[in-house]
Amino acid sequence: MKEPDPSSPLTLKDIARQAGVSLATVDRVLHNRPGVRPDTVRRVREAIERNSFQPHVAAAELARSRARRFAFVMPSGPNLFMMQIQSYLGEMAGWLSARRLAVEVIATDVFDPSVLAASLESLIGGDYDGVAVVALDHPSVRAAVNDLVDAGTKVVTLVSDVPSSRRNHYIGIDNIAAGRTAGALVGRLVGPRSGKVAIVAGSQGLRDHAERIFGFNQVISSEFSNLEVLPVLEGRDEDERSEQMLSRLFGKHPDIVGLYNAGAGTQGVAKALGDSGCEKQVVFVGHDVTVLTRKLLLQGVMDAAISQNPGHEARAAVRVLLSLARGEPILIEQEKIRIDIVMRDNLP
Amino acid sequence: MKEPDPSSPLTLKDIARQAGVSLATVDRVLHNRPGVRPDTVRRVREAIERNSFQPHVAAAELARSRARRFAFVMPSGPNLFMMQIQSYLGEMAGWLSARRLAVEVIATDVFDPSVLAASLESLIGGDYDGVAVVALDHPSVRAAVNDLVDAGTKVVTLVSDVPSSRRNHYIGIDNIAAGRTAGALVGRLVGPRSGKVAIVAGSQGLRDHAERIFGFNQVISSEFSNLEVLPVLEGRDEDERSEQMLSRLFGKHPDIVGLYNAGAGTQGVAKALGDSGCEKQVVFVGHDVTVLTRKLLLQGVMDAAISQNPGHEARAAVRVLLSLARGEPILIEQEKIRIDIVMRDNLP
DNA sequence: CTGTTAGCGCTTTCAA
DNA sequence: TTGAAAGCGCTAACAG
Repeated sequence: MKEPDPSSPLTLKDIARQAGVSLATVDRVLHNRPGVRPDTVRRVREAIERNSFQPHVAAAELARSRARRFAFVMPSGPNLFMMQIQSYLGEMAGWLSARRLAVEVIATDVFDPSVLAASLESLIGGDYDGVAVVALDHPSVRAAVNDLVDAGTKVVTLVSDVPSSRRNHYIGIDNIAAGRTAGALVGRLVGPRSGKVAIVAGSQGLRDHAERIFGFNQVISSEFSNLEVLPVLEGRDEDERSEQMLSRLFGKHPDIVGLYNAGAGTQGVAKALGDSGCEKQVVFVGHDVTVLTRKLLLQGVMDAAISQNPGHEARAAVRVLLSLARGEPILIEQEKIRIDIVMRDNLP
Repeated sequence: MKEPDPSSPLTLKDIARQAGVSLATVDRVLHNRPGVRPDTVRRVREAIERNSFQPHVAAAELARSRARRFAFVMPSGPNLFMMQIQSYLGEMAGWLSARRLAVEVIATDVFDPSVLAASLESLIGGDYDGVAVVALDHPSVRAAVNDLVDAGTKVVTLVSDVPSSRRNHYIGIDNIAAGRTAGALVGRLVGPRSGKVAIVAGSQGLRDHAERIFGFNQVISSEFSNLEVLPVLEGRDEDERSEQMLSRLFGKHPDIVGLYNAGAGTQGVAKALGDSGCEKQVVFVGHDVTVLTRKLLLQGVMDAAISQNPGHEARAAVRVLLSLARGEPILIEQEKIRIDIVMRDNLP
């Protein structure tokens, strides 16, 4: 068995010597560059295999000596979760500059497909090595993503995906599974009581929200026959609107026992819940750990938050873009974003 | 404000020129090496500050050109969780050798303090740059850890800590909080019913198990007065023993509604639960996601698993050892291990 | 198709 | 106390 020689002080030169060729040729083979006779390729490959040779990344990086530029296209609104991602990007400043990496955050109205698409198109030729984008699943956005990819820019979608595009990677959670998790929590925590469940979302037009609700309903309807799901309220992620709609709903249905907030606007949702006077009887599950949801969890108003680690997402996006740009393999396991269940006692 | 110049193509040479000194002097200042006049130090420091200069890690790494050796001291038994950590270390092979890093796994009886201590002592002078150890909190182990640290080796404790030692870092969860989380889950999922709760642990002598149980009791006794905690069963993480003890307990107490397994031996615990015939009425919470607990979660036998991501722990341990060895700052946020709540729908 | 060679930005002797 | 210079292992021109 070929053991990856632990103390491998092997270098390109050693491989070159073993294969009876020059440094440059080994380099060509290593990077699948053209202009090498098939037979030579084979000899070099063999030498590489035989020694399970791994080129020294630091040396490669240094020799390439190219600064990389990445753009992060993010929503311009005051979304707490998105601001957390940006803040974690900020914390990486030192790490980034020690690697000669620059990331620029570009704020855009990601909820308007044409604006977002235009924003992306404008990056073409902007000399970016990679772009991370909180995407909206819409044909024009998909086209813009594909154009970027065709222009040679690496693209990762962040938090919200455009699966039909040719983006190189998606950094975010499986939102259907997240919705299912929320559903299971509401169902289990409500217990044997029967009653109605209210759902608030930003908009069902947003792919992630729609998927969460889909997963939620799936679980409730198949496993918790004691619960009846009420029609989704679309609060547009706005506090006031969410509050008004939900208050009205509480007025109409005194037998609400569960509440699922699939989007933002948590402030308003919590307000409506508080005003309804059934804070303690209603199981309330929402998304993301922010200063607000943290407080609600500690107060016992909120029972659980489904969350995706914003710091992890920020770092994973950068690392993946970097690996893609360098043509290095990605540690999928490391870059996978988990669905976290956060309750009072395991608040991060 | 000093903005970290994004396109910073600044090098040591630039700083040297600005400060009116040579490369070597800047390097000395950068690494706090002696032999530089205080005044010169100041000038250089200023130039560095002024440009918020960050040395290029790849260049530094290459120039240093030193292979690093790390040792992972892990339990020799057939513990699924520990095997997962080792397997993730294995997956990093390519990543490691591309950075000229070697990690060796050393299996030891970590449950015997003297054996573990001896094992650690034997690493002194073994030319290791860093050691990760699944530690047992015992005076002789503490001494061994301190000896290693004194010998210049960086030490991180993994999964199980020795807080009183001078280990450089702990990679693992807060076990009290983990126990609290388990308690809250059991309490919430049991609902309004009253009854008894059984606890199984490997040994209360193990710090992590003891802490989990402490946290668990804390929550149950203060918030779930409908539940009565039974004396802890010590199953030594062995399937058979755990099964026997638990079966006996089920026989004695027909009103058990909750079950918390703070350690391993899950196979036996599940068996006893199944045989008792109250699989469906008893809320069962345990630790770690393994092939076994995954199956139990899917079957609905287990309701939740409190878990610490073994892949993350493996990678974090390596990264932290590396940063410590290089004297680079650690991204604490990135290396912090979270307490994951895993239920059927958010299984990783 | 293949080889030679000049760096990349830092570290580390060795002199001064 | 300081500086000059020789690499570290790889990449990318440029020659052949």
